[in-house]
Amino acid sequence: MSFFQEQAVTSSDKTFFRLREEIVEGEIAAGSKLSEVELSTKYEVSRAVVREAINRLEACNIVERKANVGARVVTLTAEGLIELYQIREALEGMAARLAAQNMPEAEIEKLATLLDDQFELVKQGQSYYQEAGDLDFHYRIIVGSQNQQLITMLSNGIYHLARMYRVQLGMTGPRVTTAYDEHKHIVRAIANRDGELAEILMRRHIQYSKNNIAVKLSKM
Amino acid sequence: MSFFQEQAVTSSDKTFFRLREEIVEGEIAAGSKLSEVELSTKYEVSRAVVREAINRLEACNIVERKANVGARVVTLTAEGLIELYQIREALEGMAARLAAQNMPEAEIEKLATLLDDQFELVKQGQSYYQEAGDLDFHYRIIVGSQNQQLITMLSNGIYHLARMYRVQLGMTGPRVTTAYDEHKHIVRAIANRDGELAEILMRRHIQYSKNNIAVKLSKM
DNA sequence: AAAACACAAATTGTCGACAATATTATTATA
DNA sequence: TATAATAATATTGTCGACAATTTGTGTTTT
Repeated sequence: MSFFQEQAVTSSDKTFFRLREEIVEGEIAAGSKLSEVELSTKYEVSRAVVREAINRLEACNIVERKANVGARVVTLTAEGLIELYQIREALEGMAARLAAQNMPEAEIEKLATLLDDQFELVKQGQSYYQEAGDLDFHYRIIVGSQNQQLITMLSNGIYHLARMYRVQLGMTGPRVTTAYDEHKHIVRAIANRDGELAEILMRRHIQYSKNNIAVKLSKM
Repeated sequence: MSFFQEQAVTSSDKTFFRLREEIVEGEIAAGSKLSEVELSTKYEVSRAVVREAINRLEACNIVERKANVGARVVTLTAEGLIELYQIREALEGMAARLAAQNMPEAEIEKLATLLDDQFELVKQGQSYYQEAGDLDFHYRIIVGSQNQQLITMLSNGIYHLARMYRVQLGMTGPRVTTAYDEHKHIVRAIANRDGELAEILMRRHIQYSKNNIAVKLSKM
């Protein structure tokens, strides 16, 4: 389901991907301890590769580690969610601004038709904003920024953490129609090469989805 | 000279800090290869700890690694600098906005008096904006945001990379007086709890310093 | 002479074992 | 009984060795 397919060449890569998935998807509970020996027997690899995988997860802010004590999966809190979305707002806002400057016409075109196609599905009763569609939208704009460091930052680290929150809070359905409209406006601003507006709209869009999640979080 | 003193508990920490410093300060050249065995003999530690240090540097975007081939220090390019400052602009702009919301009065007070003290030095002919002063200013605002993830992101990763550019381009002196004024205005906006303005001013401030560096970079 | 192949050297990736530290359990003492 | 000191256990940190992969060299072939 990932667009930016990272390919695992080394055994450490595979372990990292697998462990990350199990954490993000909630198979390994938030806040739980990660024992190196336990995981190495479970995945049938040496402790060294598990260690390396955990180190990488730490760099993603998915686990926290204390020296000589060990690593724990981060706990999901309202504060953490807000912090994360503040960062997303800043970075993806900038990405939208840069995309308005740098995204090739052809890519903008494709993004627009993608939205149109999704709109057809909405009219036919299928709910838009099925995770994947939203993801695709955001990812294309991030790539459109053509800022390599920004792309790496968002798609390696922040994205997975954000998904962890959504998954574990059971965010599947809503925000159907409004999200579509918001996407549409953002694309229009990019097509008009209006970076200022694109940034403002993207930031609002992310603020809305933050509020949407925060509401659910407060009910738990 | 670092404010946020990270304390090295493990041998791997020490190696990481030391290696990072040597790279940032230019003792190890940009673009050069990092041999694990070579470094392990140089630092008198095992390859495992060097490996771990390099992995961490990779997460900071200070080195790039290719599987089964090795790690190289990143090369400094104009594009890389611009990308980095675009990210700084987004994140520190957000930090200033949040600081306007969250920074305790006492901290704002201290920041203001700090600037006043520095201004005295400027009047006495000492050049303001000696790296450290600027750094202190930015760091206090970042901390003032009270967004823990943002603080980590900036002070662990981005800051060191930015410093690497400045050091290796020989950015010591200029931007003396204007930078002081800019700082002053930002603090006033924060004191007035005007997050909107604080963000705008901080973003401009960073844009200016980017331009300042980019000029020097273009002359090389 | 250029290209393709085979071989050798060097480097990284992975492993199991040992050392150092933290946690838990036990005993001794007030 | 509660608390402090101590021993036992478990977990992480570090190391050296081996395996896998890449890179460089030399040879063969066209």
